[in-house]
Order: sequence, then structure tokens, then C-alpha cells
Amino acid sequence: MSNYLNTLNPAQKEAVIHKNGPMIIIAGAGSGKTRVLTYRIAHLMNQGVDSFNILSLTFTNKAAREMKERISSVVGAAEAKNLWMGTFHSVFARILRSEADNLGFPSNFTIYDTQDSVRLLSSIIKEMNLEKDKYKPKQVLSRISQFKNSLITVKAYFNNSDLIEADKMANRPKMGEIYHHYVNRCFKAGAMDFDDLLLRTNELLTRFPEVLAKYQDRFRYILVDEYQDTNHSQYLIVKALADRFQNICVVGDDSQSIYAFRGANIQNILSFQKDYPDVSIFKLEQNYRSSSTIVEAANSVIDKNKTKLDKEIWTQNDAGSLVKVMRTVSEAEEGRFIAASIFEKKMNEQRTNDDFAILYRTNAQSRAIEDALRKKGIDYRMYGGVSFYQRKEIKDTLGYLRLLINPNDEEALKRVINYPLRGIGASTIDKIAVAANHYEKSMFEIIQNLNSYDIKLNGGTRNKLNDFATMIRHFQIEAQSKDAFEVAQTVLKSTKIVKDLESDGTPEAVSRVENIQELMNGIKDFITVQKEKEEDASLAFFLEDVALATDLDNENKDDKPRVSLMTIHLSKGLEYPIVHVVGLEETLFPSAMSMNTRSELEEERRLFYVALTRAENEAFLSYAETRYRWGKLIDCEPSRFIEEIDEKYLEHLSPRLKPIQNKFIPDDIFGDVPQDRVRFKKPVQRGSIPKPKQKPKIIEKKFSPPKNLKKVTKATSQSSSTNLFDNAITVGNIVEHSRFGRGEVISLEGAGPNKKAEIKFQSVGNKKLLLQFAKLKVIG
DNA sequence: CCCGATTTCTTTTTT
DNA sequence: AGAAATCGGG
Repeated sequence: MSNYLNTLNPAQKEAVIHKNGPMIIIAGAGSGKTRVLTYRIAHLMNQGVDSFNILSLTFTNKAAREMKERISSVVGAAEAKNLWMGTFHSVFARILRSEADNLGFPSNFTIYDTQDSVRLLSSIIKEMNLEKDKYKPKQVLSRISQFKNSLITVKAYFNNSDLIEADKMANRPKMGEIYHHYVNRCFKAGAMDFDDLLLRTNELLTRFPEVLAKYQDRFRYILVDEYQDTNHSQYLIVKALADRFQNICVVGDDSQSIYAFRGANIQNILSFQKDYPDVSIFKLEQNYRSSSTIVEAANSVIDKNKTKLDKEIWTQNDAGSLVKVMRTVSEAEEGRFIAASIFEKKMNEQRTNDDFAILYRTNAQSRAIEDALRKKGIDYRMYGGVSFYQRKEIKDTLGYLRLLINPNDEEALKRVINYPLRGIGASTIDKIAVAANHYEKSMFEIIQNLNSYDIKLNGGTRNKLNDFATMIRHFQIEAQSKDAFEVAQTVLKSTKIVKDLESDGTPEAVSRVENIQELMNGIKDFITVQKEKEEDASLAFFLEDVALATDLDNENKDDKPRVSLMTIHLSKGLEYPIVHVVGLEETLFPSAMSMNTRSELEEERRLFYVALTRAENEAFLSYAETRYRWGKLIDCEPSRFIEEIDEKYLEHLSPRLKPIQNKFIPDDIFGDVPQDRVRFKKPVQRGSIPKPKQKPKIIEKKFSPPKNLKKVTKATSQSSSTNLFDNAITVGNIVEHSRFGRGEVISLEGAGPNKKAEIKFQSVGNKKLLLQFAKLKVIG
């Protein structure tokens, strides 16, 4: 046994040692929460609790994995192996698989992702002949999600006149019917969406007392991390499971509750004491992560919230440097400022890329940052956004795999039945869908036995459908004897997906092929890892893993250190020496969608609190005066959150009022662009491509100081496009275009925003392109 | 009846 | 700025 207890402060130690009964740990940002959780589990095991009886629910699978490793190092790998650890979704997906038959689901049920759900809802809405404007699939889905997270089944919905009335008032009287259809279709497809994983678990535990008893007996000690982000559905699961032994330990920080939009209920943590009157409460208030400046700056912000638990975060750490605030003239400039600042710190302070994180409110903001980092040659890794598994080519490939595992998976079927193109078009698919609804069979069943059903299809189409069904059946047979990797290989070969892409020849297609290659590597890795752990390496389990994987979960077994880019939501639980929080502008952060009620605004404020407290040593806040949103350039106001920080913790790098000149701003940090905003007032917009004649010239005159015309034009076009290299191009250059591929520059004409190049492309011949819009990369 | 090209709409955050 | 819906040619 090790002396791990000695490394803890008194509050942490108490929380670790406390053994039985309900307990809550209020853990402020950076207070060593993960350490406490890990040691608590290790300690339980050292006290003789069987690892088999411990369930630990974490926020990401990565967190679970890391925690498991740390526990292994205390109690030994063999012992730690039996721990149940993971996200709510992954743990209960596993339980649902083994209990699926109770609920009438196949054990290899599909997990529908958001896109699948939206597509299914679109078809339902279309089939019901409802007006698209009233019933937007995404909105409908989020409404259904609300129902599910509050455990309102279809039946419960129709028994609840308030809900029916509310939907009528919202001009969506058919909501209940849509919900009904949606649930039925998912059921028939053998599919569960994300919310179902929790809802159906509740159903399982309520309807089958013997199943509940089994898991109650099994999970004698339950720990829940990030409890403030659990929704009602999750709350009930935990409550049911913990009911027998009452050994329930929840850890959370009300100040970091940022998932109300997906049904998280801050009341869960605020009212834990009511649920368990004899609860023991532990507070971890000492922050070990951040400088005192950052801790206090963050405190001064969160104090503005009304709804919060009583606690005071403090630290013994040094004051460190002030929180820097920077205004820039555009988002491109913001990106350049950040890139320059990172570059400088790497030089002067021996920092490495992995010391930095750049956090933003919306994924769309990453683009400008990425451009700037790339230009400075700074390696970065972006988390979230369009994640790997969401890419079209990956989803297509996975679609085949899903279909062979579960032929009733309608969304997978629709996705792949005509990709690559095999002459089965929309109207054929519609006919089959109609027949499927009519005969109450799955679409695949209809296709397999076309002759048994009455459908009007011509002979050619029938043959094509038969071929398709035969191919899928062939895959299924293959899957009985071969492993996931081999099956996937067969799929790729038979469907000619890769060939199809290769014949395309565009750089996009090439990168798609690379992605598929990467997917294959992923499958191979998965098999190896699972076999090492002596766990399920089946294709079905791989698909589940993929469906529930977070971007953060994928270990970057990458060589180089990289700057991290992610949304603030994703950054929760992480820490970095230097953090840039960008886009601090009204209507962006706080988001315009969340400014209507006090509680929404408080959630935005907590989000800002989370962002700020990721920083260990230094925090930068930046905002732009203009930014492209919905493809248009708009003016921005600085975020109220900047003002909400106590002024004494701030250092303004840019002048606070309107800048007339900015002579004191050092060139190397802020770039060499005049800070005069006038020139961005008349932006060169994308919409003006067809008639680019006059306007740009006027603009150019307005703001070109005779001194360095070149640089100014460069900056201008950067602010209106993502092209970084337009001025670097000369006749004879070999360039790469995202659509046309490689080509040679033959001639140049025009100047500034009007500058055009004639390029001889290998693929499409000669083209004249406006440099400011063409995304050209100079190769040589 | 399919396919490629044009046009329209959309954008918060995620399991 | 990118995907889904719509449109006209083949």
C-alpha cells in the first residue's frame, strides 16, 4: 500500500476516507477533484471493496481511461480491470445490450447519432405532409429530446394536457404524433438515439424489478463525476441504482454547470441534500491550478450569478500576471494576434505548443484562428467540430457496416443504398419506404423479397435492388467468420467506394480516401487494443464505440506537441498554462440565443468562468470589432463579461477607446496593419463576386498609406477571404486549388482585391481566378 | 427515373 | 461556407 493519503489536504483526505452512505463533494475549479475521485476508488478497494462492485460515471471516456490507469498504479492493474467506468451513455449502452430482449430490442441495436435522428424526423414530417417551416426537424428533435430527458414517453405526452396545449400554442399541434412515429420507427429499425440510452435504461430498471435488483446488488458503490451536468433521466438512473446501499458519491461544481441546453438540471446538485437527508458534505475550495489573479478574476465574475452554492475558491499560488485583454479590428487580426503571441512566448519563454489552448464559444470561430496558426507554422490540434466520424466518407463506410450488423437500420440503408451510385434513386427509395410502412416490415426485408410484395418497379430496378441485397447478405456471411477489419476490407472492395473516390481525382477526394484509410487503421487498432484487454473486439462493439466516442477520447498518439483548439464546453476538466479565450463579443459570447432570460445568461457566465479557470499561469481575452457571421461582415460590441471582471485584474493591451493611431503597439505582436477600422466598413463581400469592378478600388485608396502598400492590400484580402498567399503568387508558381488541383500560374492581372491569375490546371485546363477568393496554396 | 447543377437555408454549445 | 432541397437535362 502506498502513502497516497499523505499527498492530500485535509478536506481532500476526508472525502477520500469517508466510506459508506451518501456524500457530495463540492469541488471548485482546479481543486484536485480528479485526484480525490481516483484515490477514493483506490482507497475503497484497499479497504476490501471488490472492484466488481464499483461503478464510476465520468464525463468523457478519456477521463475514465485515465482514472483507471491512475488507480491501476495504486492498487494494481489486475484489480482495477473489473471497475465499471465510463460515461453514462457508454456504461448503459452496454447494460442495455445484455438486457435488450427485455425491451424487445435486438442486442445489436444501432445507436442513431444526431444526424440519423434528424434525417428520420425529416422523412416522418414529409410523410405526414406537414409544413416544413412549422416543423423544423432539428427543433422537433430538440423538443423530443426534452421529453425523453424528462422521462415523458409518448403515452405520458398524450396524458399531459399542458404539454399538448403548449405545442398547440407554439403552432405545432402534431408534435405528439411526430413523437409517436419517431419512437415507433426507431423501435422497428432496432435503433436507439442518445436520449434513448438513458430513457430505455430507466424503462428497464422500472419495469423489471429483478433486473434492477441485479444491478443494485452489483453496484454497491457509485460515484458520479460532473454531477451538475446530469439531466433528470440520468439522475433517476443513479437514484434507482443507489437506492439499496445508498453508497452514492457525487462530485460537482454548480459554478461549472454548462449543459442545461441538453437537459442538465442544476437542481440535481443544489437539492442533493433534500434527496439524501443524512448526506455528508465535503467542500474542496483550494485551487491548485491557477495563479491567484486568475482565481480571483474568475471569482469576481461568477459572483454576479444569483443561483449558486455557498463556497469561496481560494489559492496559495502567486499572483502571476494580469489577465490580458485585446481588441482587434477583425477576426483575422484576432487570429494573427494570437498566433504572434504564441510564437513570441515560444521564443522568449521556452514554451511549447502544448502549453497553449485556444477556446471559443462556437466551432465556426476556429477557422480564422487556424488560418493564422498555419501561416505562422504553429502545429495545432482541433477537437470537436466536424469530428472524424461525422465525415461523409466515414459515415458512408460505417453505414455499410451498420447495415450488415443490423439490416433493419433504416438510416444506414438509405445512406448507402445509392452510394456509390448504382441507379437506385429517390423515387425507388420512396416506394420501398411506403411499402415498408404499409406492410410493417423493414425496408431491407422488402428489398430482399421484392416479389412477395406489391410494388411497381421496373425490371432493371428490381435487378439493381436484388444485387444490393445479395451484396449485403454476402457481407453478413463474411462477418460470421472474419474479424471487423477483414469485413470492412471486403465492404470497401465490393462497394468500390475507394475506387469511386480515386477516379474523382480532386484533392478533396484524395483526402477522403486518406480518411477511409485512417478509419481502417482505427479498426485495426481497436481490435488489437480490445484483444489485449481481453474484451469484445467484434464489429458490433466497434460501432458502439464509434457512436459514443468523444473527440477528446481519441488519444493523439501524435509525435509533435500541438496547440489545442476547442469549444469551451469541450475544455471542461482540462487545464493549460496559457489560455486564449477568443470572440468575447456580445451576441457571440454571451450567445444571442442565451440572452433572453436570467438563467440562460447565468449559464453563459458559468461558461465564461469555466473558460477562465482552465488557465494555470496566463489568460488572454480577445475580441474583434468586426466578424463574419452568416457569411456577412458585422460590427461587434465587446462582451459584458470583460467588464464584469474586476478591473484590477486586467491589463488592456489595446487602447480602451477608439484608436486613432496605434503607434505604441509593437509590430511583432500585432502585425503590421494599421488599426483603423474605417477600412473594414466597406468590406469586399463574397456576394459581390459577379461585379467586382469599382468598389474595391475606392477602398484601396482610402486606406493605403504610401509607405507599405503591399502589406495593407494583403491584410485587406485576408480579412475578406481565407486566402493567405495572394501576394506571394508570381508567374510560374505551381499552386494547388481545393477543387481544381494543381496548376501553373500563367499570368497575373489587376491589383489589390481585383488581382486575378490565369492558371493552367492539369485537370481542367486554363482558368482565371480572383486571387482573393480562390484558395490557392503555393507549392513551388 | 436518375443525375448533375443550381438555389436555398442555416448556425450554440454535445452524448 | 457548406450541406440539403429543388430543378432541368438526358
